[in-house]
Amino acid sequence: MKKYTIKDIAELAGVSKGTVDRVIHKRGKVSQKAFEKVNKLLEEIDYHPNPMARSLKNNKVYMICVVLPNPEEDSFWEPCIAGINQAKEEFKSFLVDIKVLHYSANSTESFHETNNKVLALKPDAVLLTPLFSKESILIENKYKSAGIIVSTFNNRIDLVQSVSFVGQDLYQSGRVGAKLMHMITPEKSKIIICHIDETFNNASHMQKKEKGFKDYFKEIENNDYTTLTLIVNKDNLKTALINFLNEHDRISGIFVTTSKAYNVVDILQDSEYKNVKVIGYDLLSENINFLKQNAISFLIHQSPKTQTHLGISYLIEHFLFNKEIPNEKLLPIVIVNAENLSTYLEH
Amino acid sequence: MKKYTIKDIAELAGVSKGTVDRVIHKRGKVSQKAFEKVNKLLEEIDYHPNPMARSLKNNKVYMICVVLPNPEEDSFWEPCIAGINQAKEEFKSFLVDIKVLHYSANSTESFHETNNKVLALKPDAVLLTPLFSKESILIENKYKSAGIIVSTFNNRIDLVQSVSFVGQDLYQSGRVGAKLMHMITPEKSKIIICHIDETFNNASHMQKKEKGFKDYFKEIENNDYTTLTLIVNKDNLKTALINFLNEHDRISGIFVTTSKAYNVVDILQDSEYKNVKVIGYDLLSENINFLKQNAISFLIHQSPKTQTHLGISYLIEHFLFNKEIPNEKLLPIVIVNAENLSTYLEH
DNA sequence: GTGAAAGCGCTAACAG
DNA sequence: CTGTTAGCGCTTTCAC
Repeated sequence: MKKYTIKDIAELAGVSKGTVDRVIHKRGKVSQKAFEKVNKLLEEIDYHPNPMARSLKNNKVYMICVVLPNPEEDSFWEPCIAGINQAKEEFKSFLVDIKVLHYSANSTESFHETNNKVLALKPDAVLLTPLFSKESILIENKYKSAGIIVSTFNNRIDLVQSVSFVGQDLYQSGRVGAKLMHMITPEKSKIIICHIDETFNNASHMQKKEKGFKDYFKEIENNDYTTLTLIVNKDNLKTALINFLNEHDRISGIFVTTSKAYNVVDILQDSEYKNVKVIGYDLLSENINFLKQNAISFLIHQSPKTQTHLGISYLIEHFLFNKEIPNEKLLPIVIVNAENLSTYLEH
Repeated sequence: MKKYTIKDIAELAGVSKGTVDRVIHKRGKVSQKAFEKVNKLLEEIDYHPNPMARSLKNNKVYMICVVLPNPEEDSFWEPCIAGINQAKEEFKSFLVDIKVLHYSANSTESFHETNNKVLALKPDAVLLTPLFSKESILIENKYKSAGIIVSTFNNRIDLVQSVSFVGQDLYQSGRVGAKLMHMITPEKSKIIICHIDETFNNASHMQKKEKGFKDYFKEIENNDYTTLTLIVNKDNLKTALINFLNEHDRISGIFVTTSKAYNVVDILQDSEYKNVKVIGYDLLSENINFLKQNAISFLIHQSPKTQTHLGISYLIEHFLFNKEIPNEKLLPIVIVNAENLSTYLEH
């Protein structure tokens, strides 16, 4: 299990370390003969440079900016901060500087502004949630031409292939919700797919989840379920939902495609529809309370903490150890009930 | 965001790098005065040595042995190999040598033998599944007195506190199974907790799961479920199970505490009890098939791949970057159904 | 007690 | 085109 060094190879090839280095990095200025000789050796030995030595040389402080919606406006984003802090802690001995910047989730202007701030900081990489697709493509190009690496998490810029992404397969997560709903609701009943849409940014999110949910039910044999779609905003939720429930009989479940399942439960509990099953997304404290009380049957966890932690780790390990940044990392679709909840909160 | 080096500190304190080093590592031979001066600076600056530089010096090849039951005997262990290979790949550029050794899960002798082989190899650390508790304590002491770091995964040596562990909270996983069962079976029905015990090594495993399962049902209000325990070995499973089902009416679900849920389903499918719900453990290919066919409702995933990968990573990062090895890492209790299955297989 | 110096593996600058 | 050299931050050895 001998590890070969550049020096070993130089000796074996009868050349100097400098020449070997030039071959490794294809810097040219090497004779055909020497090039071939060294290259052959490198392959035989399956040489990998020592990443420690390499980055020791390179005593640069890498700056990574994380751009995400303000967690004070929507607590869904809070765990992201925890993920960032975990990464900070993990890499505290290394030369990395992680900065966090927020924008307002319902203002494209604020999105622009924040990203311009980031551009001014000239970081080495930026990890962002591209909530607004058009604006994101614009800003992505600006970053690229400034030589800044762009990674995304949670939301994907659908049109741009080249940008790395950490997040969840939303279509599939809709299917997971459907499967769970199928197991806990009676046959011949109706299910509401409820989009609580405050800001209209989540449109594509919600559509993918709905598609997955509906496709699941379409595919089951002898399907006697009916799925109904309800699009509301938070303000008229109560009237709209109650009306909807009154208008349709045999409604046994509601699948909430955003993290606002607790809003739905709040309303159900004051009504005659207490027994309608609810499945929603995300471990917000309000949702957790209802999960523990069995007012929410399941939550699908999008692992926001893991998303940021992983996104940052990929970038840092790229800088420090020359690792490749995966193009797409789809996280598991996590099913949470009242009993396995705690095992996701501690981590 | 300046990173201070040993040289900076030496200059600031008006001493040499050597003295600073002696203070950092408490090697003594430093005057009271110099010691205090340097120490004060170190604290003010919150100095952390550059782990790259440190381990660059230390050009030692670390050897880690992984000891686990033979995956050819029980395919539950197969993913562990994948986890090991992932770690190998990840750290291929570093100076680590990972060796894998198997033992036979139903022979304490083979366990001893394998561990003696490992002792002879004089590794820096060993990651093992302590299937047999008495023998494990013995061997753990041998390793310790040989100065070999011991970590465990999947099974825990209950009596030894000092050994690090990566795995699952089995009591809680029993509760998770119970909660799921509760949601998919009708009231006033009976549930079988089925231990399929070939080798009697899993006794403590199974007991913890059973305890969790039963406790859950005890705690629910107006409990009208009955839980029944069935202990069988694989050979008499068929007769025992069918007899049991015939003797008791209203059985609606079976919770299988080992990875052999597929054995139960095989039997149910040839019987009049096709509609009995089954919940089991582990993503064996046989279980996966039945999960996809809805013959198994849920599987609880113990993440064997993650267990080994994490266990090895902790050890390597300890050696390379001086990170602390967590005393206990309890992995999430993963609920798997036919729809989120794929998101756990790829990872 | 202390400082100076060599060297870990790699890169980059500089002579030749 | 090629070899030599200095130096990244830290540890270790050796002389004073």
